[in-house]
Amino acid sequence: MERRNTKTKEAVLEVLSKTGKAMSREAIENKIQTDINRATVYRVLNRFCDDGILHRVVADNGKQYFAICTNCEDKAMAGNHFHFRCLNCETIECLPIPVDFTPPSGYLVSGVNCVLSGTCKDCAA
Amino acid sequence: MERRNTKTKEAVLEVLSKTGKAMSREAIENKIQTDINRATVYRVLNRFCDDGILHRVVADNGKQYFAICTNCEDKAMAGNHFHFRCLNCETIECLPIPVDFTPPSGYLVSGVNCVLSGTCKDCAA
DNA sequence: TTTTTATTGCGACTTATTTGCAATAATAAG
DNA sequence: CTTATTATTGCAAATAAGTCGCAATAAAAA
Ligand SMILES: [Mn+2]
Ligand SMILES: [Mn+2]
Ligand SMILES: [Zn+2]
Ligand SMILES: [Zn+2]
Repeated sequence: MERRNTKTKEAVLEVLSKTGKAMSREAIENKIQTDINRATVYRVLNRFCDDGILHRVVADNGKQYFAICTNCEDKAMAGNHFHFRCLNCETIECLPIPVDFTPPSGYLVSGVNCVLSGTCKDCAA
Repeated sequence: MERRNTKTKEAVLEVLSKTGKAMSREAIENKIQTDINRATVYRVLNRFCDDGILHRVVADNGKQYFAICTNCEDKAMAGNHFHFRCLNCETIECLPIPVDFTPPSGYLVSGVNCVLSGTCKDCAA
């Protein structure tokens, strides 16, 4: 199932590239001029995640956020990293802090989802 | 607003005490013989969380899980700890592994929600 | 036994995400 | 350039988790 280039995909990727942060479907949609269907945006995001172009974060509000994986190449970001959700400005950022742990013997870890929440630098000032 | 003792509260606490794991509203309800209303169970759980009797974990499936705070007293469990969600048996346990990190300067962390997922010891065997 | 009001049940509601299906359009083929 | 193939989209409906208002119920105190 080869992928095709579409305006929607380009738009979504551009928004996520520019912000550098993790965004919700709604936030992404709002940043795009043209109207794109909700279901379509989700499908595009899910496909990007499948293809390893984006990574998904589930915050403690139960919502999904998507972030581009460019920063993930950084040594500090490699593998899994913490995320920070500002309860004030409602943004989520990828922190350059690796998640470090040693799973109990016998356990097989395939996924990591770590989200800190509080007040971000900007909002704290 | 003083709290009152009710069968529902007792039943919920007993189920959570016995399992020792973190459970979803649904799982808790299924373990209780008598039928209790969904909204009521959520209200009871939320109250327990407010009162510091339970703690809430939001897994990467977006669902909330509740665990009794007895183990939380353990030195290893004090403060925040990792949680593990088995994708096979769909259970969530509190791991005796503290979440360790140093937030970027300027950031104020008020909440921690860390969930590892994969295959648990029992299911891996 | 009566009073006070925390707690419950019920039904409706909200919000996030997914899914079926027919229409549309990107890309390959001729 | 035209046609064929099928990935992608839009729309509406469906799921699913969790919340809320309100009247009825039942702890706990008087
Ligand atoms: Mn990230
Ligand atoms: Mn726990
Ligand atoms: Zn902020
Ligand atoms: Zn398991």
